[in-house]
Amino acid sequence: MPVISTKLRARLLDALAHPNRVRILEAIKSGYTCSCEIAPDLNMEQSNLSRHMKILVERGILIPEREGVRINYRIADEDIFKLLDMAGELVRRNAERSILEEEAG
Amino acid sequence: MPVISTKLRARLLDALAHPNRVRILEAIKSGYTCSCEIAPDLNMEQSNLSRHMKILVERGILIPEREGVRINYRIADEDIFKLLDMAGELVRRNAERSILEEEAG
DNA sequence: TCAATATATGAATATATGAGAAAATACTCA
DNA sequence: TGAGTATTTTCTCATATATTCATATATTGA
Repeated sequence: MPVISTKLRARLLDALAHPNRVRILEAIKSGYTCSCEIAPDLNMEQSNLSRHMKILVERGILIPEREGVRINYRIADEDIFKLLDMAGELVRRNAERSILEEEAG
Repeated sequence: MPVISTKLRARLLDALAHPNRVRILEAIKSGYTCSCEIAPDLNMEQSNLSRHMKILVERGILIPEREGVRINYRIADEDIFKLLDMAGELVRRNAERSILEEEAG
């Protein structure tokens, strides 16, 4: 199995390392397919959303498919959600640890 | 099960979103415990390494434990490596997709 | 072709991050 | 306590990123 460079992995993670981009992926998970739907839902400027979308596409996380004037985005690899879930799980456990440490002094 | 905020998840991912921090975690995985060993191994400035270590500690990924002059760092939650592995896997699959697309035209 | 809608981009600004150098701090041991 | 080592902090510069506004581009259908 080839080793994936730290640079490429960091680049993927970096694509996810912004609250708005996590929100965008969740919006898509919940059924939205085009940024014309996502922008009002997330209350983001269209231009700003467009730039975040570009990043997600560039890094291979989303695949754009034009349908008339709109562009539908689909998840390139559904396992990206496993990664996001895992991040949530790690945050949760970390919070628990912090609480335990506080109690222990 | 409580929902973990996009912000916190992005913050965790952001901690991993730098090649050097991925390298640091790999160095620790491979057995290094203190930054005095990691700095020369990764050929990083000590002060620079220190700041990256701080980020990893702040975000709950590493736990520092002083042992005399040195500070040993241990992984707070080994599942962080699952997340890193998954990132590698996603990058790998993405690369394969790109190649297939090229071939398909 | 023109209007309407969706998306992309250039420019400007604010903020964040990364890095190195030097100084400060913390610890151990003689 | 003083020397030596490990680590952190502070300062500063350069670069990267995020955001908004205004404008440009692309697509469809009348």
